[in-house]
Amino acid sequence: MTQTADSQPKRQRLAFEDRRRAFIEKAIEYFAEEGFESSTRELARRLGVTQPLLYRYFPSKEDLIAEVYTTVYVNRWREEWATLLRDRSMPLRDRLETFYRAYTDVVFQRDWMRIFLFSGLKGVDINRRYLELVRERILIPIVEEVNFDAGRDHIAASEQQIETAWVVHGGIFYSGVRSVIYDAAPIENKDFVIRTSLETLFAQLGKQDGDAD
Amino acid sequence: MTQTADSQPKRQRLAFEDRRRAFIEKAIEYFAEEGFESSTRELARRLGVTQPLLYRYFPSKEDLIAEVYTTVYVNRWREEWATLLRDRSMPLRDRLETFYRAYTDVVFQRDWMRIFLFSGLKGVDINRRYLELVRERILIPIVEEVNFDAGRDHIAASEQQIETAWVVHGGIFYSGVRSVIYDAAPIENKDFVIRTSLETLFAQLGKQDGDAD
DNA sequence: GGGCTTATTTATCAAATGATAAATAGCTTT
DNA sequence: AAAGCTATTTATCATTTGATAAATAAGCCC
Repeated sequence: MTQTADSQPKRQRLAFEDRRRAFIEKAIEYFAEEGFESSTRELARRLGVTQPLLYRYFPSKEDLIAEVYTTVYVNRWREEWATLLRDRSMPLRDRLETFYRAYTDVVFQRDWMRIFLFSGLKGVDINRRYLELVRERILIPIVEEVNFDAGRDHIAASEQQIETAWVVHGGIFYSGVRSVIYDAAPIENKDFVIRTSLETLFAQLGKQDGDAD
Repeated sequence: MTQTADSQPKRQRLAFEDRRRAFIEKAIEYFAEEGFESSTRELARRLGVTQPLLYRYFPSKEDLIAEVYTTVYVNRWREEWATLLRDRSMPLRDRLETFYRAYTDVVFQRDWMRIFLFSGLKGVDINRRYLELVRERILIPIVEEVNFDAGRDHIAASEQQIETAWVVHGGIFYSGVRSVIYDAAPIENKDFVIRTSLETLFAQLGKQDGDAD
């Protein structure tokens, strides 16, 4: 028995898809902590494999990073968010509160937030596309539902209303940044933040007209 | 005349302090764009000097980065902001609007914002200290002045009120992130964002008590 | 159990990077 | 105009890094 207690067998062979997934998952964890400039060698070391193995699964480091993006942004996006926001069988206030609880459960995660900030600074346009998704699938629906709820003639969201929704949304988001990135806000404040932010949203949108066009 | 048209004299000697400042200024610009992992060689190239020269002015790259931090965070912080917020000869609403215009003029700069985000992700505690500065010199004064203005018994800011101020502040800040980092919001929205955010602040703080203790 | 497929490792490269030591030259002083 | 100080460059190192090619071995199939 030359095998020491905590060492694995020299080689553990994984099925192609399993190894590939393992690389991506560990890359999310590692890059989220250390940034995308970190080395592929250290990443491999954390998986207990050698660095060249990576290149049997991804043509280049950039390709791995691209996989990280889609795994984090695309896979964690819940399509039901959009439908929930439109579900008029539920009171609007409840809908919005339920949505923001669910949304922040996903987004107020250290790895998600750090990957998001890192990739944004890298200038990849995936962030811009993500913000567009937020606009189209979250903010515009919210504004429209508020307009509908207020019994307005024009349901369509005006740019001003969308901007207002952005500011409220940003306030919630940034409270996540403070607690998750800077450890500078207790995460228990989440519900309080969501509630007061939604009050604000209703109050502000109440003063602003929808788009008459 | 061996000198070509656009080339400088082979060596341009600068006074110690001038060269040092030039390094820091260019480092702010360069690191803001490319991140702190970028090379000292490229930085030197952009200044038209060689890379080892850097090490006559800074013991290490980390020391240069530290200078970048203090130059950006400390030097651009205006001490008069705190006094402006306390200046009761001016109507509170005007004070807050004036302050946020001045503050965002400084902070909604591409280099400031990117340096802030980069350094935050690096985990240096300078960001935490900056957030504390915002809390102590901006948010608490604002909440206290609002309490005073409302004729309240207890002027002192409660934690809940401070959290509310954070959310509003974060909404404004994040609108800067969207326009400056993601080019995803017209910067002209600034005044609108400030005005509606301040309305929100007054409305929300109006509902919340100060600290009775 | 022998053979085949392919996951994994070993060996290696070339380029980039932070940093140091010694040589050079611009500017001031006298 | 010579001397001297020091800002700047040249030369160089040791590491680190992304990537490739060839050798090895784990596990499935017949």
